[in-house]
Amino acid sequence: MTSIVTMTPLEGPSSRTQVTRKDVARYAGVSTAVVSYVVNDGPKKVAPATEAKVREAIRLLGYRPNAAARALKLGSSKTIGLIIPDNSNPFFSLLAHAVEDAAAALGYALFMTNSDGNLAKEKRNLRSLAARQVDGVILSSVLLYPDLAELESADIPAVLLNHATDAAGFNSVGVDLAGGARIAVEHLISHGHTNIALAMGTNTGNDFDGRELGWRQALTDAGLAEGPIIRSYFTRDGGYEAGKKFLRTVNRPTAIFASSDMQAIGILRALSEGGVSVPEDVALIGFDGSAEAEYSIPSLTTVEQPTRAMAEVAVRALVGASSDTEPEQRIFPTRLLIRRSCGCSVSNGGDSTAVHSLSPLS
Amino acid sequence: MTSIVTMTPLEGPSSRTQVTRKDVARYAGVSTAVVSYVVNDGPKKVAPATEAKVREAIRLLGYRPNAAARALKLGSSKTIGLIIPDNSNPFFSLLAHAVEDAAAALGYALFMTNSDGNLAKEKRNLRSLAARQVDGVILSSVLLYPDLAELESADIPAVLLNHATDAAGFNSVGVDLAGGARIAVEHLISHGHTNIALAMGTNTGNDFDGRELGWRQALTDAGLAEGPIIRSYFTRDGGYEAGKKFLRTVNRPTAIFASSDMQAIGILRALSEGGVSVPEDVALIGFDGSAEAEYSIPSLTTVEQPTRAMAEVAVRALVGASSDTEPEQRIFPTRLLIRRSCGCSVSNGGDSTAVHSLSPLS
DNA sequence: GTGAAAGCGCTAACAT
DNA sequence: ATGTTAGCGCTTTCAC
Repeated sequence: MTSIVTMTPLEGPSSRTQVTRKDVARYAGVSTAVVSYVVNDGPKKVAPATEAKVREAIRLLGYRPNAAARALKLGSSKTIGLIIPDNSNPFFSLLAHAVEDAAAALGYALFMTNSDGNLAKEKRNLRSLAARQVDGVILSSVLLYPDLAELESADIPAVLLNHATDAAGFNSVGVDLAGGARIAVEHLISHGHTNIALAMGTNTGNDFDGRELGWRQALTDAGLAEGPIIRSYFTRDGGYEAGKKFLRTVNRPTAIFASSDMQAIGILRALSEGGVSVPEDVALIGFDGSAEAEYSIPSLTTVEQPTRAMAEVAVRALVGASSDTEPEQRIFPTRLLIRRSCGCSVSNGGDSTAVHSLSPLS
Repeated sequence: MTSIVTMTPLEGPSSRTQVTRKDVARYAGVSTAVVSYVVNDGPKKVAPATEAKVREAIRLLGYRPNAAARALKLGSSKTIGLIIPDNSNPFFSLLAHAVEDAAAALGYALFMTNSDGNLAKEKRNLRSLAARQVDGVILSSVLLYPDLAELESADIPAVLLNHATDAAGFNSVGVDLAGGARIAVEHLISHGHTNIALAMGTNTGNDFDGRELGWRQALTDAGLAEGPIIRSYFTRDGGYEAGKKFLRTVNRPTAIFASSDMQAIGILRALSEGGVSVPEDVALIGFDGSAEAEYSIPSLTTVEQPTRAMAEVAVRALVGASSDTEPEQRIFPTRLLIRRSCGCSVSNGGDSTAVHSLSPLS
């Protein structure tokens, strides 16, 4: 894309002359209360003629309500905070976009913060958001099992995103990691593979991940031995390293299930450099369903997460009408997006997305 | 990545019992002013013993200052807004991350909003941010020549990002589009290409883009005829369409300069499907310097934008110390990241990033 | 249908 | 060094 930055001549944030409710009231010849009634469409009715006068005054004066004052009075800022590890990561940027949409639909603005895989920064972000009087926080912790104590001490409604814990006393919505891994591995098995590796991402907290369980279950259920587990970061670079390690494996598997699409992309490069073709020599399935996976060569078969749906449920659980229901754990199913990297032949070179099956609940 | 969402038992935003400055004051046996002095480290000095008492009270009571009240009093929310077309686009998600970092470093929180290529939504976002008393807005408009009138009527300090206009009376910081295109095309020419196509993205506003100029200039300066221009969206899909059109070109060029990395990724797929190899049959250079371009196969030579530097300058221009300087136009140079797709042989398969040259100012 | 006024939590003069 | 207090702009109860 492009780039240029332009700025208004600065006058300092506070020197902009605020038009207040009072100015409008005076101009329209009414009281400040009436202006409020008009602006908020309540709680009292206003005569049509009066309302017209007020609206005209608002327009003429360029009045805009002061959200800070409103927030102070109401104790709610109509604002929520999002804490993610890294907005440059396609999975999280998509999630952030979906959360922003869902929040905006409910009239909430979204503070975005990155914790960059850094627990201390995550805490700082949480505190900063709490201080800013957000009405709630959606936290995608760098820890698979997030620090609940910290959250509680922040004393703020929160939704944990991207975690595999059933935190006591908390609602939860998430994806069925184990189930997703299962359908991926089962699909690989249906292609005739019997030696299937797992490329597993390592979390900051180094906790156990459901994808590992699902991979193992699928193998066991099919009476197959476990292939090697290669651990590395969830990133492209991590996948690249994992791919190189894979190439050095002694009894080299013929298939790999990778725990993220980015990792799979990295593996693709390592295999390509090693002269190993996908899917002819080695089949590969990723996890996430990111847009990038659709355009790799070969296109990447992947386990899709219902990002938008999850974002919507998370936001609604935080600030929606259903606010007062009891804690609830929502686990979303995944689905397999079949493309080329698994060995299936897709109509054209990989335009994508034949749906395979819903994941069984684990 | 993973996913699960967990939520605190809701009590409604306002029912959280606010601990106020007054509670702290009473508990510590001091006045509210002293609490302020301690919290803000000024403007008055406080005796060490008193300060200790206050800090202890703050800790014990779990006091957190109310940002809304502070914002109301001070007329500044220590908050800025970002308006981008699409946070799912890697270029913008990287930009957003960089802006967030730069803002956080200065103590500002960041509202993120997406306009989704929709001008009406962009305006709505602008108004919503203005109403929220942000101290400034960084706007990456869907229009190449953004609507200055709208911005002015919003009456809020603003920085335009990602635009090619020298808006009168506004500061500007941006990338040298024409210069970037030039170094890309010149590099292609140095590989011996004489018939070089341009894959040009189309903006919402359909305005003229400096990359087209740079491409033309480089060709003209080298005494070469202009190759075909293929217009499509800046996206992967757009690139894919462009690639298919390219394959049907009569006097088919041997090189393509694409106006975005995503477009180049799409072109890569189309060419691959058409049995045309990159760089052997056709050389390709992208624009942006996104991480994704490093992992395509072949890895993508691309014109890098100094995203982080631009974000920092933008934020600082908005809210930094230099706030009161006169309007200024900042144009950043680009540099060429040489990898495989242009025909250069890079040490390993494409680990990346030999720097070529700084762009001359256009 | 409209208005007066209290008060949300905070900052910073202005007292002491 | 510490305390008192006005007031930021808004919502809403309570009067009229």
